[in-house]
Amino acid sequence: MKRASKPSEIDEAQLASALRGAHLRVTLPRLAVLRELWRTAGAVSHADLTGRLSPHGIDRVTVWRNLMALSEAGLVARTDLGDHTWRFERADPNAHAADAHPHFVCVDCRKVTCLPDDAVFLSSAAARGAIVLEVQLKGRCGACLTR
Amino acid sequence: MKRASKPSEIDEAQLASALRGAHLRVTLPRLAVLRELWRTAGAVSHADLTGRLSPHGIDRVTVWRNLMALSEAGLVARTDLGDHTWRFERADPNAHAADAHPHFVCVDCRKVTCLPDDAVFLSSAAARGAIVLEVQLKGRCGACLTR
DNA sequence: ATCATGATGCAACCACGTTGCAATAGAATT
DNA sequence: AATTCTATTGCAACGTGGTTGCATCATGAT
Repeated sequence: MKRASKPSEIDEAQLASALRGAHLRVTLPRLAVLRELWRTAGAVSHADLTGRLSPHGIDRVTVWRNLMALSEAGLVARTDLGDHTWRFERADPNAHAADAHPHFVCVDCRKVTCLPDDAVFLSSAAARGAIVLEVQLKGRCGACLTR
Repeated sequence: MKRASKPSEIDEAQLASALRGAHLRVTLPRLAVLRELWRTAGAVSHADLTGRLSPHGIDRVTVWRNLMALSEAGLVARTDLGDHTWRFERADPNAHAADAHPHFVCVDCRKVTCLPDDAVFLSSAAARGAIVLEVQLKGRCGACLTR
């Protein structure tokens, strides 16, 4: 029976199997990107990640393509807040697909919170022959208001 | 004495006085930008506006600077939807809170349409101690669905 | 009519994102 | 272990949205 001794090893194994589970090859740059997102708290921009990984010889295009691959695979979440750059972060495992329920994005702390379905009502006028895939509210959250 | 005969001239006068009221010089490019925003229904991107005005010899930088000047002056509203480009539109004079009407963004054609305020209702649960600045719906518009 | 200053056009630049392609390296197969 | 197929990488080059510096022009005040 195999036992992991150092926490970092568990990490690596988990990351690799997560990749394999998504039918993605386990490569050094891809692991690096995933690892970096895994140990980072908030959402990270492409430029930020490139800054951290290019010293290790990883190209910015590679970083970008991996970010896309990982987000398409559902391993990382790609969010667009108000600053015109994509931010990436570890996808919440118990995350529902970007389904019906609305999201609230705080423009200050960039936190994304999920709202219950009944938080937003769409009148029939909202979707004139269109289908609504996502509802997003932007604003300032309670925590940031009292800070 | 000069009298305005055609409705378009009346328009021009209104636009010009709006500019003067904002302590902005009335110039040909600035009037053109304002006029274009005034007669356009939805929110327009800088690229879009440039496409319309550069045939008239107006530079894209000038368009941009005027968009900034006008939005700083409060004459036009600058909104950021999910597509990493600023959209500008006529600022509603009788605007409730910072021009908060909802937008619909088609994920296929990227077109942005403005929705009436009553298209979306936020239940009190939506904003638990938060303030909502912007509401945006993403989806597939009717035109793209039937295509 | 003059003139100070705001506005314009042009060129050049930056950041973010994207694409094409030859070289490389996973991993499946023998 | 060697072979083979193909996903992935690195590089270079490009595209778009946005920005800046600067010489020139024209609005609006005098």
